[in-house]
Amino acid sequence: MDKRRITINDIAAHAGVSRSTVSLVLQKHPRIPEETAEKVRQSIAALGYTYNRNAANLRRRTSQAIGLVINDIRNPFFAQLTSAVEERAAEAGYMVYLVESAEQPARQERLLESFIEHDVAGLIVCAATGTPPQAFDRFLAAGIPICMAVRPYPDARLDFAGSDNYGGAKMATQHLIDLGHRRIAFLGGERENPVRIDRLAGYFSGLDARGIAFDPALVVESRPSLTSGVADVNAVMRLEARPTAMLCYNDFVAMGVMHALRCAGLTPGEHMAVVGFDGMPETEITHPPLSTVQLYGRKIGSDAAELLISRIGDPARPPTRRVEQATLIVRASSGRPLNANGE
Amino acid sequence: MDKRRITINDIAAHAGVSRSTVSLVLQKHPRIPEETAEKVRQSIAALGYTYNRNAANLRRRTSQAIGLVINDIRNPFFAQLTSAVEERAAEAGYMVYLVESAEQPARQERLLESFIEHDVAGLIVCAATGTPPQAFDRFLAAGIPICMAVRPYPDARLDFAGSDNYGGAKMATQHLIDLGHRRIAFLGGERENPVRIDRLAGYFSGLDARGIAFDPALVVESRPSLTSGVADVNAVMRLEARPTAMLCYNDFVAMGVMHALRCAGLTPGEHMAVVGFDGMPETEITHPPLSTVQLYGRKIGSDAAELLISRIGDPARPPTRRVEQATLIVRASSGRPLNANGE
DNA sequence: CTGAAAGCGCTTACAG
DNA sequence: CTGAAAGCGCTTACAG
Repeated sequence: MDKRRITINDIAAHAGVSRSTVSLVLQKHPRIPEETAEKVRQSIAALGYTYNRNAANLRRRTSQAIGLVINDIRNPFFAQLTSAVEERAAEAGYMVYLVESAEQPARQERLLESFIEHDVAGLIVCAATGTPPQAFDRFLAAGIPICMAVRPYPDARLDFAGSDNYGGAKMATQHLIDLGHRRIAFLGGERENPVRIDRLAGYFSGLDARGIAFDPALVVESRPSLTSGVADVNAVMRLEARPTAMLCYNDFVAMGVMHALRCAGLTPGEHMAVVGFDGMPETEITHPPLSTVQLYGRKIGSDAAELLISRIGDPARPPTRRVEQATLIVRASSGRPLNANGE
Repeated sequence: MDKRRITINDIAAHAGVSRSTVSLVLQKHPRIPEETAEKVRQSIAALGYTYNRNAANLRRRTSQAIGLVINDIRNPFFAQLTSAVEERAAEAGYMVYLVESAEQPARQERLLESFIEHDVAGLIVCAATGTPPQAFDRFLAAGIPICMAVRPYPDARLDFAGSDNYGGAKMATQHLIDLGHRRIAFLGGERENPVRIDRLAGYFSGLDARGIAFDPALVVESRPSLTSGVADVNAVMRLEARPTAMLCYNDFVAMGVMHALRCAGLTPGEHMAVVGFDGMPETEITHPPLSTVQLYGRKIGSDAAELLISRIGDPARPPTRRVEQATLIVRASSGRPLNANGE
């Protein structure tokens, strides 16, 4: 088991050339005559040699690994982003270290430290809610490029790739208003989450543009999980003046909300309009199908990977922000209010 | 940007000690007096030094990285597994390289090669369907430990962590039979997928144990996606003798199946019993809630990580198989057949 | 075109 | 207890 690894020295000896020559063959250097190269390649095959990229990286002072920090890989949106990052990175010859912050800044801090130790070429980070300012100063000081993704982060020196959460929420809100709704709740998400802050701002703006007063009782916070929808619905159905529509922080919350409505004997899309956020594939086949603000996780992932790779190649490039439009997908869950036309 | 990295040489110079001493302090070697150690630690803080683990690994001929190969991170089951692997690995001081095979053996092959180049300490692999025998011989020859996960793979030299797919499918089948069903379809999944083969075997065995003849017309293959359920349902509803129950390859298929049934005017759990597989969280809040065979992705992930880490420590340990029991969760989607009691 | 030599940032016997 | 030296597997000027 503990056999010595085959190195270029072994190849050199076997092929009867020097170490340098082997190295140049590996790099497909044009100066090496085909005959020599072929001899070397045969030795490589014969001995079962594999290149040690870490050793090369150490010598070259480069790295072929990038780090990706997300909160929760089980969220399909982040899963899509991860998948796209991995794909683009592989195309460019990078491997990706995946790491979950679980929304804990202290844990994220440790993970960042270990990325430096492992000498990553760059980082894509969806910052945990509560990440302190200057959290990335060490990387900037060390010249390690960072691209922030998904979660807006107030540091103008950093590249960013994300979605137009504000515009998406505003669109969804106006859609509900145009349907005749006047009391529209905003359910779910945690208060300090910058993504929620943007969506909430879009919601406010959507109400405002149509001259509808904002009622704080209609905004409920919670952890954005499938099961939190129940509590969110209850909070808002207890009100004197109930809402007739619910804009949800994300699709998880919306699916939980639809379930809770049914448990209360209400049919989503009929007794209550429901709109989600993210565009998870499942929304297409819920009962009824869920209206949602479609985001593009894969696109954001590949945006982020591109920005990072381009910055690794050109550290002096000015910071870039890439914000993908959102699309409102209207399905059966968002119908007209009952009292508007007796539907 | 291109500043020289701070190294132990810088620390040594700053603290007025030798490189060796710094290295020993970093390793918390007991021989170093507290006074010296403190001086070194202060220099580390003052200069903003970060350990270069790659350099240390090269010298020590070890590695603190493990590779994880999965098919599709967007499948919640694999997302859970990944999350658990990452967590256990971090506890043991390893970083994880995540990579997707997209169910393509050739792509998987390239990824494996690049894991060797990046000098991983070990590998956890959910083998792509169609992975050839001996695909991992190079790793064994190089002494790089591998733990197979989820997908059974016929190589007795390798550790394995997975689920009891056979037992789970048998249990689900018998549950449907006990409810009074006699014509039970098995929908979805691709033919060569070893997980499907096990589940199908459990289905056969469940039928057989109750003396029910197997009808090949009731077994339909497809890519296991949300949308494939529609075609699966159609294939089987065209039959002269329709099924009264559907055991699905996984929850994605089952959710698609429920949607397709509704589109055809049938209510899942009433006109047709439906059972899924995997136990995705969403199954709890579908309408109706979906009966499913609960698997434990996190547990399998941590099993795999444990097996791998233990083998890295003891390469001679005999191969171990860890097979987690499955649990049948009965919900409203699996009711009695209509003709049995007019429900 | 090819080889000898220095060096990436670390560790680890080995002297002193 | 501390330092000088060799070496992990590679790359890259620099001679020849």
